[in-house]
Amino acid sequence: MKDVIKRAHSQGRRMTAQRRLILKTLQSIQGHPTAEEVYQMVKPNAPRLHLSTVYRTMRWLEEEGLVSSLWLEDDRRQERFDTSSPSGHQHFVCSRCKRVIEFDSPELDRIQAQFEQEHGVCVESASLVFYGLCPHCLESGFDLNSQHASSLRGEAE
Amino acid sequence: MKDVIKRAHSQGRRMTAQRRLILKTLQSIQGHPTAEEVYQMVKPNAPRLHLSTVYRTMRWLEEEGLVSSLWLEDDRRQERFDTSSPSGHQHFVCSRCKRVIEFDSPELDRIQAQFEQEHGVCVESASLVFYGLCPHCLESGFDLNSQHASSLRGEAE
DNA sequence: CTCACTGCAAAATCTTTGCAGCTCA
DNA sequence: TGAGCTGCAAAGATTTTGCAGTGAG
Repeated sequence: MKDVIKRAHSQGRRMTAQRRLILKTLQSIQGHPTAEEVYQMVKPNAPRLHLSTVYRTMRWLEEEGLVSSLWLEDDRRQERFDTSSPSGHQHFVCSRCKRVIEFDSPELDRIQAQFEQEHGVCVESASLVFYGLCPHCLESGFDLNSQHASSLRGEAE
Repeated sequence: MKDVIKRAHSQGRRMTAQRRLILKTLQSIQGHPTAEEVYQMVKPNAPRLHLSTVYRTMRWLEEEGLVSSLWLEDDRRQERFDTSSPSGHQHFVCSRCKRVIEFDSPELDRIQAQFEQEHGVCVESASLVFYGLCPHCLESGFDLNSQHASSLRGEAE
């Protein structure tokens, strides 16, 4: 936090009450909130806070590399913010309960390297998202579609 | 096309001039157009066509599995439609010229399988997108870190 | 004291929806 | 003929922007 303030100052930025509150809230939670969700969480402590201030703060934190933007196809029109380690991890989204599981995949680097070599491109960043059912929703017998239902019961767990 | 009409009829759907034109246009192109782009392509042949009709038609084709929706972070707020083989291929987007390269990755299945086993989930679909520079933009000396580098040097696109 | 920031409203974008009339089957 | 479709306009949803006033440094 001290660090953030220092860096802000060195850029001619100011640490306001709103920003401090948003930062503190982000640090205290897990998950991938939307701007609206951040707004709702901070609002009780700052009744006059406006959603646009949340957006502006998130954009600032994005520039600082403290959060990153995340677009999950499940709610395609909504931006989410990833507040955990800056980059390099991928996501799984449960189609039923919307829970997000983060994971790392060293093999992804190999896919990327191979693709770069094969196509003569330079890859700057990668986004991998899996969609499916989380263990809990699997257990409660939720069927995404009939095809998979049978294969689930046999194998996993 | 005959097939599409047949299936439409069996669902109580009708093959209108607009839908036929949109279908024909989609079949004649490559790439990942937005609804607006499809609209612009079809409009010369159907002056009264409305954008909402394009959207409705794309939704129908999506249900039919003939096109799929695609969200690339480069223009995060815009839906694109993938008209090639229904699913199973991944995308690379050039950050400069926005060109999209499609590719397949058998290794992705392994990542997926491993993730499923490790976390006890069932993955239904996967979306992998690489962002970077395509061969052409690499050659023209475009530097991601200084967006206007080439234009300042007076280089052609 | 200044200039970055905030709250607010309004705009901008992209997509969906309600409805009256049209048209395919 | 009538249900499904179209064009249009209007609404929705999310994010950004302009501006006047506020407050951090």
